[in-house]
Amino acid sequence: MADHVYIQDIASHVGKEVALKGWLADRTDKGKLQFLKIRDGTGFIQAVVFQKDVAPETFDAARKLTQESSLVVTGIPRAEARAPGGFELAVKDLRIVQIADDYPITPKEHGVEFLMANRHLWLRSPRQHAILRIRARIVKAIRDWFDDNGFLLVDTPILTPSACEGTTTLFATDYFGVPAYLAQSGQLYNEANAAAFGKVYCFGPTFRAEKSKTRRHLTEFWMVEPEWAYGTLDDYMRVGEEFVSYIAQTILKERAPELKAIERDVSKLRNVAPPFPKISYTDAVEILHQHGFPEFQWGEDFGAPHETTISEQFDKPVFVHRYPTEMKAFYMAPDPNDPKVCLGADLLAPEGYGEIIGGGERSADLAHLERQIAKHNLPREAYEWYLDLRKYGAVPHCGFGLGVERTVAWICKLDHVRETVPYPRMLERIYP
RNA sequence: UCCUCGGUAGCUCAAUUGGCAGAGCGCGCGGCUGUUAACCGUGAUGUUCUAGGUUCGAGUCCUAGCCGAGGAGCCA
Repeated sequence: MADHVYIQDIASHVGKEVALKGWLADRTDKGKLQFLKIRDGTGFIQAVVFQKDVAPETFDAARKLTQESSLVVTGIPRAEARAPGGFELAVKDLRIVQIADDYPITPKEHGVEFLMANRHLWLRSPRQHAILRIRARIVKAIRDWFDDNGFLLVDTPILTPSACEGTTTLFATDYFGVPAYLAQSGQLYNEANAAAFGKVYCFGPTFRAEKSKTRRHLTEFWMVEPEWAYGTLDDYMRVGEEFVSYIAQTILKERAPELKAIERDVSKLRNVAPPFPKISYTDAVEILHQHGFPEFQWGEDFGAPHETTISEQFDKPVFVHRYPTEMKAFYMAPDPNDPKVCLGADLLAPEGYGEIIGGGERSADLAHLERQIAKHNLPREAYEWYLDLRKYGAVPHCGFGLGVERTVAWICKLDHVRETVPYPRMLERIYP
């Protein structure tokens, strides 16, 4: 029996008989000649079956194959300019593992509703392969960057006793008779971990039960959140621009075939290098006044069209800092020079992708936090441990959160985050 | 939660003023030694989202509901 090889390694086996184990993506019957498009999870390759070169039962077996039938083929790989990918397999033998029923996803067009209902099968398509390979590489780039820059991975809990920020709706579960909630952020625990380890990050799924129905929202999404002691707003923006640039440059370098497969124009990604422009919220409001939103009032939050307009003024991601204190989370540190604004910043991605990072400097002032907790009507007893951090060695510190799905959507230039994760969880969709 | 649009064959869609339910793809059968979403011939395929209503007659009009898409708000 020939050695089993994967399609991604086929170039190093030219001229030697090998076995491929996979599925039939497509078949073209030319009479005495059949083309089989085979996939095995690592790639796609064309196999060619000539009637005169194989046993009659082998040729008949090839004719019986339906789309997505599983099979093992043996043959000899060769360079072939006419084949997609430059290589093809000259088939010598073929074994059917299973004949697939009528496969619902054809090589023609399909609508979103149909594809989402068949997400478990849609994942077999080349475009979904490219996107999810890019996602996996982005996740690795995220881990590599923090691991190589002195941050320690310290996991934060997913089941939590109360809201982190008290602003968004949480998914409730029954925790042995008491309510527990799926975490919407690891941030508060990160602050405790930063006081213990200096520089930390957490990385995992987070959950928001909001009834958001847009191309930028999932109810379950992945977020990486670094936090470090003695960090300031300016430190955060410097780390953020280095980190995001590393992700973009790594994908450009290591996932070029996938970017090409999804027809991503990479010229705009090449610009993503430090330093990023940094403007204040007040500057951003001025931009809005000059570009189609003359009515925008200082103190309002930005909506999607506002973020798009601001980001369109720049050719790389842009930090918007010093938002009005009123509209940000209770733990944000006020700017000592102007307490109306706080030391927080969001990073807006180019090309209309909106906010991919939110973060800033946290307040180290116990009295201020106690007032803020009261003002936001948060249950004080749930935050006692958090307030302890301001009693036992409080230091200035900062951190941020980066949304993985929005980052993947931007890097891939997708029009919806639902394709950036294998099984998206959205309003009114939890199947499959 | 609000606004807008949609639901017809397995899929993507068409169906004139309310008047016989259609096409392409896919699938079956036949043909073809270089196909790239092949091509040529041929055949089968329907609870028109659901429940009521108007009408001689409803895919089409009315009422209610269900499901989906796009956007808003909120956020990463």
